[in-house]
Amino acid sequence: MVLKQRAKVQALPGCPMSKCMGLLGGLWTPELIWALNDGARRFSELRRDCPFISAKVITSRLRDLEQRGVLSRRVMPTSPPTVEYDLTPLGRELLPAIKSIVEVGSRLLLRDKH
Amino acid sequence: MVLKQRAKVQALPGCPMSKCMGLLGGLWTPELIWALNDGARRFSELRRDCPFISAKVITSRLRDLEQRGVLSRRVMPTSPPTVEYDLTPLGRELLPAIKSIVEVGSRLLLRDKH
DNA sequence: CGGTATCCCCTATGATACTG
DNA sequence: CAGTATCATAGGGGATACCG
Repeated sequence: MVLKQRAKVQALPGCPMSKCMGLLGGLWTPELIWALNDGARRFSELRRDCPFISAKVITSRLRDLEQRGVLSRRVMPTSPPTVEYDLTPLGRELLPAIKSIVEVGSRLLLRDKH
Repeated sequence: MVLKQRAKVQALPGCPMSKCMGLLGGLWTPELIWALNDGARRFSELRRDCPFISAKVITSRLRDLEQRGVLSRRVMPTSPPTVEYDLTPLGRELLPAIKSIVEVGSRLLLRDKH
């Protein structure tokens, strides 16, 4: 029998949706990116903006997004330490899609009420 | 690139993004909805359109989306059986957001090449 | 044709506690 | 302030076989 080498979920190369969803992967990722809509934020600010996301997950997503080139991380040599996260141009390209998601969500919520 | 598994979205009632992402939940869900963009499709057509999604997952997502009111399932009394899936008005509301995702993805792919 | 049934892995997320 | 470490878990997803 063949050892099951579990195939990882691969994005189809050249598939637009995979390309974008790869960046938005993770349950809270869009929320985090959205929180950077108005400019750079510090870690504690993000925690306050997204109190429903645990610190661990925030860190994890931020690291991931940093590596994918979606956002940048700047450590300032202060005491206590200050760290700022900001969207890169690539990250900013994702905003229209996220905005669309928020807008649709809003309309759906309105519909629910009526 | 490895796509992330998406965790289940249920938290935060009343939050637009959760509302929308709840419907788009599931790694392959947007692809499926997108496949219904041009009208009703049969199960086997969806399988052909999305050969990278296993039958199990297609079924699972379709059932889920049906229950959430995103799409409808129509069984025709033929032999062999014929089943048609189609977007509901609610499902059609999601298309702009998905379109946005596709568009961003396309632009990102173009960028990669240059 | 349009699915189920099984089995099993994997990863994202949570909760809690701790640190330079 | 800005994280790590550790332990635990649900459920998504893959592969394969089988069914009315």
